[in-house]
Amino acid sequence: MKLYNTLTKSVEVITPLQSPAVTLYTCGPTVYDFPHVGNWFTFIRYDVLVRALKANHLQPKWVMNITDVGHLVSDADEGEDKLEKGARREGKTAWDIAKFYGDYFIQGLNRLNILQPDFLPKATEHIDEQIRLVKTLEEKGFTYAISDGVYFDTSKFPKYAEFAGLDLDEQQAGARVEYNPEKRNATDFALWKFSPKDEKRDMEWDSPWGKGFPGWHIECSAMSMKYLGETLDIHSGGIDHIPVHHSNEIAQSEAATGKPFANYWMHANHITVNGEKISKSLGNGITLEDIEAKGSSLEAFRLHVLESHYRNQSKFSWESLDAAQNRLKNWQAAAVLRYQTASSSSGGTTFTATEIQTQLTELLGDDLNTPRALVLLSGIFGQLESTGLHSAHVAEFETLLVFIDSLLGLTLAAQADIDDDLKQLISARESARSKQDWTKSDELRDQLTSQGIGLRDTEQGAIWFRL
RNA sequence: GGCGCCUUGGCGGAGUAGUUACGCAGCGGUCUGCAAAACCGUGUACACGGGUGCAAAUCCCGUAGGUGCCUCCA
Repeated sequence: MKLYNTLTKSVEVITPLQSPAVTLYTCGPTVYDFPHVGNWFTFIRYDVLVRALKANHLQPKWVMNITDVGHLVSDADEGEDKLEKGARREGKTAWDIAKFYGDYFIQGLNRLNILQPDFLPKATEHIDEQIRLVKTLEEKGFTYAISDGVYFDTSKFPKYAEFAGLDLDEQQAGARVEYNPEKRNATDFALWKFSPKDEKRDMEWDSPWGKGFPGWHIECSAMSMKYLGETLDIHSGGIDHIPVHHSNEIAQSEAATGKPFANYWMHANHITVNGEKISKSLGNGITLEDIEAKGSSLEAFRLHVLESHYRNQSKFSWESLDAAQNRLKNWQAAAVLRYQTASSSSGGTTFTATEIQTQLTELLGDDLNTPRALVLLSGIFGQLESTGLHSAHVAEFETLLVFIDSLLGLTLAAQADIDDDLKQLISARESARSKQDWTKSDELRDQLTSQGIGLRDTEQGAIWFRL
C-alpha cells in the first residue's frame, strides 16, 4: 500500500508500527452547519483510504473527531466560537446545535455509504484529556498565559515551520491580518481560552487556568493519543489544514511526548465550483439535499468523487454530476445482466474475478488511483453490455460485484432482480411481438417504461435495465 | 505583500518524454415493425512564446489567465 506523504513530499510504502494494524486519525467536521459537497468530497476520500487499506490486507483502526466546541471563526484564535455563533443564529444553545448537526453528519455518512469510523469522539467529551495535555505542555515550559488564554510558544518548537514549508519571516512581513499583540509569536496558538468576563458561554469548563474552553487544535492531539497512542501511523485531513491546524498538532503533540506524532500525512485537495472555491461567503455551499433535489443520486455523487484523484483540485458541476449519474446507470445495467443469462450460454463475457480484484487492489493501493480503477471497470462493464454475461460466470460476476462494492462503496451487488409481474409484462410483450401485434407490444413497453424499466431488443431476446 | 499550485477535445478527467487514456454528451451510419440499446465510424486536445532532446502535453525559461494558503474553509 503506497500513499503520498506530505511529511516527505513523496509516495511511500505504508509500514505501520504494528502491522497489519494501522492507526488512522482523520480530521472530522465542526458541527455548526450543514456540510457542503466539498466537505463530503474529503470524507469520501477518507472512506476510500480505509477501504483501500483493508483491501491491501491492513487493519485500520480509525478515529474521526467531532469538533463540537472551540473552533473559532478565525484560526487566529479570535472571534466567536462557531458553535456559539450557530446557536445565536438559530436561537438555540450551543449544545443543541452540536447535537443536531452532529446527528446530521452521522446520517450523512450512512447516506453516502461511508464506513463508520471505529471511534467518533467529541471534543466536549474529552475535556479532561485536553486539560491534562495542556498541563504536560505547561510543565515542560511550552506555554504562557495572556489575558484571553493559555498559548503554545511556537518559538520553543524549532521545526514548527518545516511541515508546511513556511517562511515565517516573509509571511509576517506581508500578513494581512493583525494578531493579538500579547502573543509572543504570530504563529502561537491557544491551548485553552478563557470565557469572556462579561458573558456566560453555553459551553465552558473549569481548568487550572480558569473557566473557559479548549483551543481548537488540542482536541485532535488529545483524542488521537487517547485512542491510538502517542505516535499514529496515518493522519489525514483537508489540504487547508497543513499550515495551521496540522502544524499546530505536530508542535503540541511532539512537544508533549518527545515522539513523532504521525508517520504519514495524507491530505485531500479541495474542489471548486464554477472555478471558485467553496465558502460560506460566496454562498456556493451545495448540500446533499441540493443534489437530491436536482434528481441525482448520492451514489452518483460518490462515483463523481472517485472520478478524480484526491491530490488534484477537482471541479464540481451539475453537468459532471449528470455524467457520473449516466455512467452509474450503465454500470447498474451491466450488474443486472446476471439475472438475464438464460440464452447466453454459448457466448457472453467470461472473466476471472480474482484477476480483476488484484488489479483494482493494486490501483487503489497505488496512492488511491481511483480514476484508473474506474477506467478498468468501465472497460469490463462496457464489454458485458455489448456481449452479455456468460451463463457459467454468474457466480464469478457476483463475487466481483461484491468486491467492487466493498472497495468503492457502491451498491452494484445490491441491484435486485425485477419481480414476476414485470417479468410477465416482458414475456407478454415478447409474444405480442412474435405475433407482430405492434400496438399491444408498444403498449406493454410503455407500461414497463412507466415502472422504470427500459428494454433493449437483442438477438437473444429482450434485456431489461433500470431507467 | 509573501509562499504555492493550476491551465488537456463540448463537459469531467488520467497521463511527467516516444502507445487511441477513459467517462459523459454530440455527429454520421448499421440494426430495428418503430424505438431503445448495442455495434461501426467520427474530434488534427494538450494556454501562449522561446529553449533543451532523435523525440515534449510531459523537462527548462519567460508571458498571459486562473486559483490556493497567509481571514472564513474539507
